[in-house]
Amino acid sequence: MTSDTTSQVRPRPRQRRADGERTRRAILSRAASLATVDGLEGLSIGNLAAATGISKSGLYAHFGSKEELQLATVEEAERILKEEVVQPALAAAPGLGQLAAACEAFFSYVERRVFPGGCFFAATSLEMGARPGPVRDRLATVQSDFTALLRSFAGTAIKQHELAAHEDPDRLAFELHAILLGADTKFVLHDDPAVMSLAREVISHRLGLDTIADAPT
Amino acid sequence: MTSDTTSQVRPRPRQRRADGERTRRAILSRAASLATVDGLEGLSIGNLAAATGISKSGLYAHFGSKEELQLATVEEAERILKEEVVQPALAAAPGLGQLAAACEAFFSYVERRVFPGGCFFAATSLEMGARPGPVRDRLATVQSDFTALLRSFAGTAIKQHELAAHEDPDRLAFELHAILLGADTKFVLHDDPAVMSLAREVISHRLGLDTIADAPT
DNA sequence: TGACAGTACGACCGATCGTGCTATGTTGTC
DNA sequence: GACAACATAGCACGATCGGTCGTACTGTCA
Repeated sequence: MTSDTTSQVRPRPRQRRADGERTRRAILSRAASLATVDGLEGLSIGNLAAATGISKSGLYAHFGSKEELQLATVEEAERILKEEVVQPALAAAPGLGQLAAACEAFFSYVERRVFPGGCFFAATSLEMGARPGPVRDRLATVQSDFTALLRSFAGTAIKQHELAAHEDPDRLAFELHAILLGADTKFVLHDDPAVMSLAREVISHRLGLDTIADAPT
Repeated sequence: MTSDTTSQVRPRPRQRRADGERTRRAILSRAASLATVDGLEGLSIGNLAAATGISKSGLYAHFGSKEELQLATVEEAERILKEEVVQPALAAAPGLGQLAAACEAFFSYVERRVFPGGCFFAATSLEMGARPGPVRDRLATVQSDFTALLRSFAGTAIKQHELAAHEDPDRLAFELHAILLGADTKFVLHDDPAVMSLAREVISHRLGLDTIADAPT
């Protein structure tokens, strides 16, 4: 409230150098992985510095506070989620194909341990759920966006008669999202790969992808 | 490895006094609530001491280490879950009635904010998922037991022809559990009560409880 | 009524937490 | 080649972490 007299704001007076950008990326990559194990709150500056081989004060040159670091970490995780799950889904056939592709991409992303603690957002969302602030808001937005994406896929699928007309895109999106979450939870908690095939069955069945095999008529 | 020579172990040489039992319960009650906000790892001895008005060393008279405190907290949360969800479910009509009652009891337990951060086990399971140890094992067991309960309800419901014969109890239990988890996640992350009615719809539909209204014939 | 185990306290420990300040490279630009 | 901006390290701070003392009070039971 004190500045902004010129109104010609400079929201990014910060200009990164090439080497700085590289280390920043390296830090965030580590941070995102660590956060799925220790949590966003448990992610400590000292740990992260040791894990990256950078001094604590070196870290602080990139992120002015822990909250900024958390926010940047969430954004990095968001980038990875889009790359791993959203893009493969968008590349599939519009409608039902996209729904199936999104689920399959998510399962693969969990199975391949892109993050050691399973899905980043599953792991951190519940942790921050009761901790109001910009970090929680960002996590909530990511989750909303993902659900909205599923909903839009579902809407298209219904419009294309790939799904029954009485289906509710809202409800279906919620169901699918819940299945993905449930699979991730069981997978990381029990270290059980079998849960993934169960989850895939559920998705297949729910989307009617198995009717060809089941009902030859 | 050093002891256990007598093999006649005494796992509980500890004998509690009446007043000690009371404070112990008070501590664990607070601890379980705090853990759904700060996480089991973020639950600090100092915080808990301040929240209960007991000195840190006073706490240590009850729990020899942080891990012991975490384990006791999980057990307290388990007791509450059984009281709030399992018992109402068991009291319902065997089979489909129990399935529906379990889900409804869970929704109510989340909505009433029995724990400030939603379901205790949803909040802590993902946090400890990547942290091997007795605490994680206990959480995994609780979750397995709950799923097994749902599975047994489903099995009974099928046997009683309340559910189609082609239903797989395993799959249905997984689905329902996922829906409960998804509802809790969305509820705490968005502070949105509407998600509960959506989740109830999904459950009703999945269990075929709405067919009476939908299909009058 | 003692004696003893359980309960609770305040002080304190080394370690680590998040966060500043300062100094010294390092890089890109004119 | 100078110079400003960025990058990183070193160091230190107050606070808090989990944990351990020694000590005093108090139910419980022989």
